[in-house]
Amino acid sequence: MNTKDLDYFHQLILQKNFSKVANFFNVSQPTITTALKRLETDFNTKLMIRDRVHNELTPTASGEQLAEHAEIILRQLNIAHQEIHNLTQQQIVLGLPPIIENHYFPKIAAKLADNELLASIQTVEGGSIALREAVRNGRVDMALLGSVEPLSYQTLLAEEFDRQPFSIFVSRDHPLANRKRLYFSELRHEDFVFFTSNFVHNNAFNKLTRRNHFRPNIVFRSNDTHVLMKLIAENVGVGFLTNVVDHYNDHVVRLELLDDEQPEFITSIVYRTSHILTPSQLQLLTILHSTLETD
Amino acid sequence: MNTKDLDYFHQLILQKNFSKVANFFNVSQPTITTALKRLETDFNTKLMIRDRVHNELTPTASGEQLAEHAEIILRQLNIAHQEIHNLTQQQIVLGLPPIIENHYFPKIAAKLADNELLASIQTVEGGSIALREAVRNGRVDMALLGSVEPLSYQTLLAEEFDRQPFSIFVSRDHPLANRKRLYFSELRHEDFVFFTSNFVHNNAFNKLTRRNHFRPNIVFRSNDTHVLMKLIAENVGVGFLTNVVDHYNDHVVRLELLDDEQPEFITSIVYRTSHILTPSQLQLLTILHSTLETD
DNA sequence: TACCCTTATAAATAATATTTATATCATAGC
DNA sequence: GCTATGATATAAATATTATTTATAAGGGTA
Repeated sequence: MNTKDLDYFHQLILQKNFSKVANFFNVSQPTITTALKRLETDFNTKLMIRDRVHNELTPTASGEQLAEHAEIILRQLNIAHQEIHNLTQQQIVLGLPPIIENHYFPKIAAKLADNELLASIQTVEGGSIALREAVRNGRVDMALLGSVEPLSYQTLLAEEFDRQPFSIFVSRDHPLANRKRLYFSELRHEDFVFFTSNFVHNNAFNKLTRRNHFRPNIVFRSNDTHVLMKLIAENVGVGFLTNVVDHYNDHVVRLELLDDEQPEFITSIVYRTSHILTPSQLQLLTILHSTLETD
Repeated sequence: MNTKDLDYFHQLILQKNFSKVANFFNVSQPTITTALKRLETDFNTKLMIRDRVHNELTPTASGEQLAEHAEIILRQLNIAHQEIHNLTQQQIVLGLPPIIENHYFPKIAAKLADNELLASIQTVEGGSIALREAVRNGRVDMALLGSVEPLSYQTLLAEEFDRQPFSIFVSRDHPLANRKRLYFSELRHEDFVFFTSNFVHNNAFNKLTRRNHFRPNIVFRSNDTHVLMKLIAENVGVGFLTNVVDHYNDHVVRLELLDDEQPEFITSIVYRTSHILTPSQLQLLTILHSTLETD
C-alpha cells in the first residue's frame, strides 16, 4: 500500500472535498477518486459516504477508524524522516523552555563542551506544551520540561532529574522581608507580579490560591524573569517563583513556604519511546543526569 | 512511499540476507536490492552495512531507527485491517481468560442477549499476557483481563471494573475448616493445590509467600478450577483462589485472609486507545460496567 | 583456478498511478 | 423545464514505478 494514499485520505477527511484535496496536492481530481477507491478495495469496505443530496462527504465508521491509524502512520513516517535527518547531521535537537534554559543549561554546557558534544546540540525554545508536541512529532529529539505533576505520556518517556520547591520573593523593603518562612495563606492581601503565560508556574500558583480560597491580585505580568525580579525589588509586588530562578538581586529576599503538600517544580528529560539513543545521545543523557540529579 | 518496502526492510533486519527475504516474499532477489535502495534514497542515508568480508548484514544507526518506526507502521496497518474487518462483520472480538469467562461472562451474557448484542460478540480464550498482545496487534478488539496491579499500558486503555480479594479454600475435614479468617503465614506447613500457569494467581501467591518467607509445598497443579476444587474437597491440599472462582462445592470452606495489604484480583476491560468505539461497542461497555462494577 | 554464495546492475516487462477528456449526478438560478 | 455550476466518476492514454530475467561483480573457500 502506498502511504501517499493515506496522505490523500487524511486530507480528504479534513477537507471533505475531492477536488480541493486534488488541488492541495497538485494532482488531478480523478487521482483522489482512484486513490480512495484503492483504499476501499484494499480494506474491502466503504470509507466515505458521498451524500450528493446534501453535498456532504463524511467518513463511515471504517473510515473514521482508518483515519485514526492513518494519522499514526503518517506521523511515524514523518518522525522517521526527521529523526534520520538529525542522525545523519549528527545533531541532537534539544527543546528547552526559557526558565530551564536559563537555570540549568549553563551548568551543563561546560561539561558538554569538555566532551565535544556541545557542537552537536541544537536547542529550540518553547513552552512545555508546545515542546511536548514537538517531541511527539519528531521535530525535537529531546526536551527538558518543567511540570508540577510527574510527567507521563503515551509514546514518550520522561525521566525526572530534579525537583525544586516554589518560594516567595519579596523586596527588602517589604514588611515580610524579615521573615524566613511563611504560609501561602498569609499572602491573601498581597499584590503579585507574575508570569504572563508560564504553564508550570501558573499551574502551581493556581493550586495554592485555590486551596487557600483567594483570588490573587496580580498587578503586573511579564515573561521575563529579570523584569519580574526588578519589580519585586522595587516593591511593586511579591513574586511566586521556583528556586530555579536565580535570586541574584540584592534587594530581593526569598521566603520559604511552610504549607503541607506544596507543589514542586519537577524537571524531566523527555524523548520518544521509539527513539533509539545514539552513543552521543546516551552520553548527553549521562551528563544531564550527573550534572543535575538531586541526590 | 510503499509500505511493501517497509515489509521487505523489516524482514531484511530480521533475516539479514537479501536472497532469503526475496524468497520469503516470493519475489526475485533484485527486488529486495532495489527496495532497499529506494528507502535509502528516500531517507537520504545508508540503512544497511553490507560487510562482504565477514558476510554480515547489519543496520546502520539510521537503519535501526527506521526499523523501529517500520514496525509501528506495519503494526498499525495490520490493526487497521483487522479492525475494519471486524467492523464490517459487525463483530466484536472479545478476549477472555478462562477464569473471568467462567465467573463474569454468564452474568453478562443474559443482558447482552436482551440487547441483541450477544450475536455480535466473538470470544477468544487466552492468558492475560497473550490477550494483551492480541489487543495490541488488533487480533482482539477488547479483552477482560485480570491483574494484581492496576493495568497501564502504552497505546492501550484499561478501565478497572472489579476488585476481589483472594481467599483460602480448604476441605470441611481440614483442621482449619472451622476458622473463618486466618493469616497467610499460618499456611506455612500446608500442602497446596494450585494453578499450573495462571499468571495473575501466581503473581499474587508469590507475593504472599515471599512476604512470609516460605516456599509453599505444591502437591498438585491443574489449570481446571473444578479439578482443583475437587482436590480441595478431598483434602489433598488447600487452595489459594479468588472469590471469582465459584465455591459451589459443599465440601469446601472459604477462609478470608487477615493480612494487611493483600493482593487483589483486579478485573479491567482493555482496548486500544486508537480504537474508535462503535455505538454497539459503547453499549457493550455500558453493559459491562453496569453489570460488574463494584460500588 | 574453479566454484559457491551473495548482492548489484541493466534492459525488458509488468504493474500501477496519473492525466486528459468526458460523463454523470444533483442542485440552484432563471 | 432549461441551463449553468459544482462535485465526483469513468475510460482510455500516458507516465511512472516495480519486478523479472539475465548477467556481472565481489569475496571466500576447496
